[in-house]
Amino acid sequence: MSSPDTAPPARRQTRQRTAVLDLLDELDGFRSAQDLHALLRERGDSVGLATVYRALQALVDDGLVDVLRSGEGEAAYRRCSPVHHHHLVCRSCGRTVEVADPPVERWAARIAAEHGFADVQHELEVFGTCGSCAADR
Amino acid sequence: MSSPDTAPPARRQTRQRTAVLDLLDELDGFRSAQDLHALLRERGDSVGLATVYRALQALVDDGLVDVLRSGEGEAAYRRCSPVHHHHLVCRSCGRTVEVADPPVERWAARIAAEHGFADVQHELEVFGTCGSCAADR
DNA sequence: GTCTTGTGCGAGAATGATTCTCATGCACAT
DNA sequence: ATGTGCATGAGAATCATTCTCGCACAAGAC
Ligand SMILES: [Zn+2]
Ligand SMILES: [Zn+2]
Ligand SMILES: [Zn+2]
Ligand SMILES: [Zn+2]
Repeated sequence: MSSPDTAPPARRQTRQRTAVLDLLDELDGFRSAQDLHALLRERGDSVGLATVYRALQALVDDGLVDVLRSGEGEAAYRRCSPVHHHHLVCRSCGRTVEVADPPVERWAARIAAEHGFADVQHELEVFGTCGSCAADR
Repeated sequence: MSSPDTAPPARRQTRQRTAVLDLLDELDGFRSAQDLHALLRERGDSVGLATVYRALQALVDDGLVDVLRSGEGEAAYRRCSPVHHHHLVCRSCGRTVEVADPPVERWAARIAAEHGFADVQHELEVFGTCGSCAADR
């Protein structure tokens, strides 16, 4: 009722979009758009850089991919589960673990409510050095 | 001996750096480097854009200012308390509240430890619509 | 106060990631 | 098979941020 026409964008299935998603499925950790573009080329799939950006944006909008904007340079993308969760990222090797626990969710909702904020969202990333990387030194 | 002398960079006190920090002290919420530059000019303090960036970076390194890299465009800076904390930002008016509670800190440390991660850090921002903005509609 | 020394400044060029342009291609419904 | 638009791609355009480099000046030594 409220939104009578949530016009389903009706995403088209093209060779390029499939290639991007397939590549993300095979990879671990976060990769930049430019990395993904280079990988696709090496692999033989010829895809334009702009198309990679467009495909990634569409995937992010659809909740199939997560984007991480750390530091300065480039944004990093990763295939993720569609449910809300956060990441534990290794600073050294880039390995990523998905974590999802209610405590933080409740905390965010409560702290926001206490300050009169509504329509709350949050971004949380945890960085560290994973076990194997720590052992390497 | 590894780090024999963390040579204190010996930051110089110049008119420009003072102006940037003073301006940040007067402002609420996060402002982009370019905004700050424009404000300084209007105000009469003539400061180069590159200098504003350098000053902000120095302040961030010294822990006097926090940087927020949301969405895409530009990074946002804000004068912050030197102790670890997080932000509750209004998506509409930009008002910002600093929040600091141990639960999240403990959660982050615990979840990282459970997965064998060491040397842990985290980034957390909460976004929402503040009370007055919600009332405006 | 004066001198010495190197850091900080400024204007514009350079960088580099992301987005836009627009002619052409192709997915999908009919 | 055909038609209608969204999707694509090569390169140009955008735009925040960083670099370059000669000159100014803050800070410490004398
Ligand atoms: Zn690792
Ligand atoms: Zn969450
Ligand atoms: Zn508000
Ligand atoms: Zn924290």
